[in-house]
Amino acid sequence: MREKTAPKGAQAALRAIRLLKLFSIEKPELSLTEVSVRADLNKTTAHRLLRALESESLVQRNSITGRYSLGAGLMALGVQALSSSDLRRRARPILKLLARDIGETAQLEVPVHDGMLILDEVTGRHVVTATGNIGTHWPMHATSSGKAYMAFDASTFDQLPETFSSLTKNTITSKVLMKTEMDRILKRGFSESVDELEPGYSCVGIAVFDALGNIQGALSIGGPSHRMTAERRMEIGVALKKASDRLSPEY
Amino acid sequence: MREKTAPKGAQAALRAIRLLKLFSIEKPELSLTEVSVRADLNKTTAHRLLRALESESLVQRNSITGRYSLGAGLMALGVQALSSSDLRRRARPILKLLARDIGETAQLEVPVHDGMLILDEVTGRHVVTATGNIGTHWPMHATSSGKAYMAFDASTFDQLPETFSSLTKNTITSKVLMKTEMDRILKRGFSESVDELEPGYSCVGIAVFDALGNIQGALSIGGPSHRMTAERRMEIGVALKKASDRLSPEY
DNA sequence: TGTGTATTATCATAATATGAAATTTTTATT
DNA sequence: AATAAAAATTTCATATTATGATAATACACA
Repeated sequence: MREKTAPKGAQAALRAIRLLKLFSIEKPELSLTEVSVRADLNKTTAHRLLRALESESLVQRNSITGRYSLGAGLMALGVQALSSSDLRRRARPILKLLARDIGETAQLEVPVHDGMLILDEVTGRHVVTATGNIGTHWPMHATSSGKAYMAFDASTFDQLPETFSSLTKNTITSKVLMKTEMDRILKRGFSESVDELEPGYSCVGIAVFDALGNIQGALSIGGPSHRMTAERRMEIGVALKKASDRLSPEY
Repeated sequence: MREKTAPKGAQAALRAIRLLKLFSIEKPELSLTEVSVRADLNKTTAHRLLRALESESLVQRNSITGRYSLGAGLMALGVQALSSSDLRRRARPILKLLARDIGETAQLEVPVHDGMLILDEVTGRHVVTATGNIGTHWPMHATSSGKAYMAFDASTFDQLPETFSSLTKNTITSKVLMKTEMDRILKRGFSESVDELEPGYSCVGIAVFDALGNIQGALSIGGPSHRMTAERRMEIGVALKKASDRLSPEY
């Protein structure tokens, strides 16, 4: 399904996009030299592309240092993208119901490159909840949503390296073990992550499909591990299954 | 200051970016043909660029219709841009104070092309308030923030056409009249918009600068016109002046 | 004021992007 | 079902566009 097409004949456009992706939370501002080194581009080329991006406001320059950072045009495009997402629109009422019924935070996530991007979130009624995570990006192998996604999308699973980073002592760190986990998820229909992403945080996830049966993303519900007992996670799994079915366009 | 650089030698990158900007709230999904017509590009070229954008998740295809829409990668980049904005981070506490003290919605805006983009917003304490506008885009000539910005940035003013669209019967629609308005704003230090954007909505705006005196954006406070009397707007102008000074990096 | 570093401009070259045309796929109509 | 019409995709020869080595300039720091 979601092939990673690598088209020919758009080098410049691809390079420009890759420049944008160099900026991170840790490194929100980069100099021309830094950009050219990190992107492995000739300085002149990096310069030309940055200017093009700047002229379209996708990148802006610090007026004092001259360094580059992501620009207002990208913010506008990003918000545009968020608000025009059909999946997000359809999922919203379902997330609300889930959050209300279960009382924990419900999230809608989609795969972006090597991780799951939180597209939308409705916080639960408990005081202690994760919140404000829209737009954040978690590694696939340590989240319930990522595992649920991969279980139903072999090509994504295939792209995994042989070993993964360990985030807690529960994180699954080898592809071999992950394969077993995938089978378990397929059998049960939903995934779990107990202290795999962060100590003390557990969640349950389920895949979401479109009318043709293509995988679109995942729903997840998570909270402090002490509230997420095995029994509770099973209840949540059942609730998620219902939610996922309702989210499919044929319903 | 903010020149509109139009660089040579990055045609493909610029075209790709322009494709992204074709998508709107009214038209969130476009077919290849629509894209090629709207962008005035050869179908093959549009196709190639869209594929490149797709491979980087900036654009995604509806698996049923094959039509294109903005993708999850853009959402991620947009959120990244928002969260790495230094201006936004610094403005946040100030917006909060403003919203609390004045009781109306306070916004931080930056210029993007022909309009002002709402970068951040803190809603006031009144029940009837505008809300959820982050990422929206208003015409410069009809907003207090846009006018405040242009008053201090001649190049943006110069780029205005001779006449503008009329949004209400109070909208300033000619460049000549706008010039007079600019002078008034420069003299007073802040701008006002009374029923110019939308009937019944009024706001007050002020420009924001960096340590070198370069204009960065604008702050504004707005609400229903019946609460925004002339006297009240003056109070707000004074509060905005203080806020703008605090936001300048030298403080 | 000098020295090293970073940014910006120039330009010949070749590789990349282009678009016309042909082919295939999809959709609509009978 | 069969056919027509429209849309999407592929191919390919061409020249325009993007490239990067080199040079010039601006900047920071001592």
